[in-house]
Amino acid sequence: MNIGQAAKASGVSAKMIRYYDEIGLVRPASRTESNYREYDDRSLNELRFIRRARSLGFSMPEITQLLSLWRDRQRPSRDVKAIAERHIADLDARIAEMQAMADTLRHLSHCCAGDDRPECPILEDLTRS
Amino acid sequence: MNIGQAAKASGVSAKMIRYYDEIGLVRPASRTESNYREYDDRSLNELRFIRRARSLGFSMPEITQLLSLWRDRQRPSRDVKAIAERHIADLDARIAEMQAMADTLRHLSHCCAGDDRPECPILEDLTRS
DNA sequence: ATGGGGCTTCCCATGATGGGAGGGTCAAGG
DNA sequence: CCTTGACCCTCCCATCATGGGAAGCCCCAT
Repeated sequence: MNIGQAAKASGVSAKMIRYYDEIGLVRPASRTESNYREYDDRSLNELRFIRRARSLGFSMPEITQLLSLWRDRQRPSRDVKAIAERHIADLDARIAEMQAMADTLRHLSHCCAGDDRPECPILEDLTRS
Repeated sequence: MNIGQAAKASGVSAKMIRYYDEIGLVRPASRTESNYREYDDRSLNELRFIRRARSLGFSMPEITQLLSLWRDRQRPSRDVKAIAERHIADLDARIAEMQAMADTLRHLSHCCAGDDRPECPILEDLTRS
């Protein structure tokens, strides 16, 4: 399977597949005589794994760890769960931060007439704090 | 006022002040004979404005717009409110996305024993989807 | 006058991703 | 058999906001 077909089948762009190859996230792809990368079902599963993990917001270092646990049939599920919980905490923190921003803005926006006049509590807030 | 003092007084690092200068976000700072940037109260207010806007999650292009409205005493508050509302919608979308990630992970993590055994619903999910 | 700290510019790195140039390869159809 | 178009390869560049650091100039206090 060529990189283009692997990209289509895995949902990971060819660019990113080469990048994952370069940084050693996936096992280096075998090459044809003419230096084309070739992929099999096992590679595809790795790529899909990565895509799914990315879509859950895991960072590349976290995915590196997850992949190595995934490959290890003896892994304790404890280790996987620890990574997941850490990531959940991270997400929650970022959500809380953005929620606070949105709430503040909603309040300010609510107080702003939003018409032709120049008075604006939003700008006033940005000025003062 | 030197850049270091302006940094301390505004809460924006000297590095970032130079950067805002370079990209034209703030008016170019006047210079002393020996080419040191100098800042007055008006500059400080701009820097504080930017810092506050950043802390509410506004992007640099949005801040550019906000600054120009802020400088224009004739601005219609409608324009400011429009920017704020767009940003709120953006925040809400990102929050929803991260919330979905966190919820999925919470479910998977809840189903994972987290002990010595290798069985792990988290890895299974990453494998299948 | 000298030393330490602050200022200047310039370069580099981040993380994940895409764009594009220049050049080799493969397969299908004339 | 040759051409053509669609692949593939590597290498370089850009993003966005931020920080680190080097080399060199400047200012103030001792």
